[in-house]
Amino acid sequence: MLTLNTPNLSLNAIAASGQCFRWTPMENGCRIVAHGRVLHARQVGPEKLALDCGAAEKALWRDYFDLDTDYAAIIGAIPPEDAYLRAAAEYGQGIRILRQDPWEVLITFILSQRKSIPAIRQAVERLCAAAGEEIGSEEGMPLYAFPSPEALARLNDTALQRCGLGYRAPYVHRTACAFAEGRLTAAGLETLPDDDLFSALCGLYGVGRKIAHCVLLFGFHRMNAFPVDVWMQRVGAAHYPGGIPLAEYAPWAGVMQQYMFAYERHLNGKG
DNA sequence: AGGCAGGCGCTCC
DNA sequence: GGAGCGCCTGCC
Repeated sequence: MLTLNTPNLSLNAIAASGQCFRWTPMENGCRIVAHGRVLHARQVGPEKLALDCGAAEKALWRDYFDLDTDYAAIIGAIPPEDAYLRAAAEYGQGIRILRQDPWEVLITFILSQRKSIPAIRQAVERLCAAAGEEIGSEEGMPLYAFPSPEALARLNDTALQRCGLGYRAPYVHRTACAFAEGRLTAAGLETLPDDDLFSALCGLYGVGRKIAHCVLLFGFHRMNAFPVDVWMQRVGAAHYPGGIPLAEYAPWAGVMQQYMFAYERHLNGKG
């Protein structure tokens, strides 16, 4: 058992944030599958998290939860006159931008397009069961790691269709092959500055602006990336007649997006 | 029961 | 460079 000091962290807020799809709220905390491991986390105080792992994994999970970033300071940087964003941040202050595996984020967001969050979860779990390594079990049900590029590239179209990918199957397949054959690597992409990384991602079959921005933010922790989806379009139309002032949010626009996304969905009855 | 969802590729202009 | 359209599937 390991205890971490965790300011501005809400398990439920992150689980509902739409940046990760393998967090499962349990009666007492959350089950998290990430980085090839299964972790159970529960809040044991306003700013404390208990994890069912040993001290050897402390650095790994501190990094995953992004605990070296000061989110209170980010919230403090919100323009004072921006009333909507201040309210959104008040609501969403427990959200952090996780440091997830870029490969997993890329594939997950490719298959997410035009799917609701429950549908995305289901497809990801099926993909993991079809090609991921078994890494544990819970109540007799096996749990699987996210598949490697090689394992995913081996799935044929029929197998991908059984995971519910539909027309996204070739998108996932082509990117998996690019990684499996070494034409593309997370380490290589990581070296690129934001603009070049965005362009490189947009060059992938099935990746457009929205998905590319999600991968920048959630996969490569580029905190200024601002994914514009239908929710952000609604926010802009309702609260920012001159457009959402992204320049004022630099270099944390992505964090602001997460606050707005959570708040707007909340106001519309989706959490 | 049927519209809609956390878009993208393609094909026109 | 922008508008229109088809697309798989599960959810509400």
